[in-house]
Amino acid sequence: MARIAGVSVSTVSKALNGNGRMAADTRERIKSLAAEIGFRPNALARGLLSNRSFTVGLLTNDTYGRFTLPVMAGISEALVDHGVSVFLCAIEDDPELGKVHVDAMLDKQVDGIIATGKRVDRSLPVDLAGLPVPVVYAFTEGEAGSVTLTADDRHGARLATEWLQRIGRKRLVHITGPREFASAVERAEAFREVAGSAAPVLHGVWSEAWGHAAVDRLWNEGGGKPDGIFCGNDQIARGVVDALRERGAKVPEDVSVIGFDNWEIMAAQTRPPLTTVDMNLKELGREAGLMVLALAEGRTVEPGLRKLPCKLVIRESCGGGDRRD
Amino acid sequence: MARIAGVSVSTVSKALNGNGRMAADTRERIKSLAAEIGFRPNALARGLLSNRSFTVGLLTNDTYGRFTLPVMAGISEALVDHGVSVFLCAIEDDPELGKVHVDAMLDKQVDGIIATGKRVDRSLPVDLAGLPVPVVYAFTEGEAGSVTLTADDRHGARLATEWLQRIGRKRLVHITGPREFASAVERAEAFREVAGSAAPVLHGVWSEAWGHAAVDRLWNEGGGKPDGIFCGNDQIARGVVDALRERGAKVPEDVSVIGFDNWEIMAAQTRPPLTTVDMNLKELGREAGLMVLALAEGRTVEPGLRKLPCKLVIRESCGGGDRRD
DNA sequence: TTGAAAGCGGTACCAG
DNA sequence: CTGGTACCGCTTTCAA
Repeated sequence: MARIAGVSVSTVSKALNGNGRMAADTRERIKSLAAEIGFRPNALARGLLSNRSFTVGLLTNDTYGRFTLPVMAGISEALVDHGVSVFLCAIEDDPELGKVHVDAMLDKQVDGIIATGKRVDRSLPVDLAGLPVPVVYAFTEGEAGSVTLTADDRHGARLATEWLQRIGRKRLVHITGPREFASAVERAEAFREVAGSAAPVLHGVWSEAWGHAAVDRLWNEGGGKPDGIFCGNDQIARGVVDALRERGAKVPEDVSVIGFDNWEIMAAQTRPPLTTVDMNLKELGREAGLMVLALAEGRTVEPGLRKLPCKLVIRESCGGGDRRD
Repeated sequence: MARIAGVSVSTVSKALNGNGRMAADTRERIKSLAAEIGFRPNALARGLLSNRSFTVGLLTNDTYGRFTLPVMAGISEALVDHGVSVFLCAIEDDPELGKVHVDAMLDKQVDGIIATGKRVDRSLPVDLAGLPVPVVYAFTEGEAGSVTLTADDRHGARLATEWLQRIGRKRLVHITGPREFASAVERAEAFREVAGSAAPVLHGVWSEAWGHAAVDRLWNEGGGKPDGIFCGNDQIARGVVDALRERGAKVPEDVSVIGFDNWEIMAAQTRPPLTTVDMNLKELGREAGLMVLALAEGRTVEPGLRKLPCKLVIRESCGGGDRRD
């Protein structure tokens, strides 16, 4: 304790926290002394008093996923500036485990909880309603009246489709994931709003293989071939590009392809590199972090689902790269 | 507080913690009462006394990576059983940020720190030596005399190469990443120990494009074509498989290909799905978690670099799948 | 302007 | 076997 080094006892507290009034030089002396001996107040003790632990819990059921990771990074980044640390809790899809983790977080007096997942239309296998701390949902479904953040799928789809039109593509199709995914449905709807209600939408699974198969189907069934393909994710896009190349169709000369996710390692390594929609996940995480923080500090946050805009990342699979917006 | 509900004050503590001797029925009564009203002791207060926060910090500079995530999951999984929570700290490659996070963790009285990265031969941009808490390194370099865990690259490479031989491949080559990576070098050495010192090793970058280019080089330069290719990671393997197909060489009939990492989403989606080396990262994380825990509890752990064995995951890119070991 | 004292929510020791 | 009391490290109120 700095008391030994200094001359006083609790004055140190006031000095370091800039509280009560006191001689400026005393304060300075104590401050520099503290810095010198590297004094750091015990956050536990402090938390005991203030009932704030400067800690939030992060619950995720997405262990290997490309969604949660950027979201987590954003959260961590946003909160570290406020002296808040993040508890990482990987709960897989195990309700038991979820409960254990939530209890542990509660014991540790977290100021709030952020729940993240891999689908907006599924909730975590653990009930977070009625907890004594605020909860924010990011990329997973929360109970009615909760604060939820997600990417604006419609916006992303519109961005992609409009871009295809802008660079002169006329015959557009959309190849995407299962109808069971709300995001697949929303993207498809937005696609049709822009491309016309007759524009074909092919639902399948979220895989490269499906992208490949969809192209086969399109090319085999006769009829006008598309010159612009908007894919539901980067993996499908990759399958599409590969299939196109195998059939001798040139990308982007003959056909433009757009992906979704901007999953760097996939999008950038495809030949040619994919133009794709980026969901700003890190930003989403940052917002989520700031929101729990606000809630924890008693500020109020408007409940409901907030959709954050996407952005288009231009690479080479569309051509038209010179015509940036 | 349960005191109001019960009849006593500090007896509750003993009852709940199973400490000092007391009437069994009193204990039971208090316990059931506590369960009933959902009493949970405040971990902060408890930590203040015991000097243990039941918390460890996890430092990582790998935000999007496929290595850290499974490692993290393993850590979290191993520690939750011991009531220990994990602070997630994404520090990118920013020393400032690293210091901020480490200070925050120290303030919060973490019982220990786990550092993870993406390369065994690079250390995090923050100095963890001489900290007042134990540190364990996983998949990143620690200072001399530290406790470090990593995958056994040689073992993995041996596994792959021996498998190629076992299924009858004679002319083996190894296509891998840059010489600057210790793991690339170790794998290459192990490959040559098994395949013979004359077996060709091609160093490049860790990308699909390089895998592709390497095959072009091999097939263009004349001379005997390999019938077994061991790749330094799954991305290279994927490039190799694609290039092979474009040249009309059949995988696995004509050429067997093995990858490294078992990065599911890549390995399983390649056509054909990749046989590949799995580094048991989750297990590695689990071990790391258990080790800091041991250290935190005062048990001693033998310092030095511990290499965990790999395992071969058989899919279809090699053939010989019937001949499991 | 500074210091003494009371607690925050627990645990541990020791006298009843 | 149980309850009182001191104390963990810090903040805050209040008196000196």
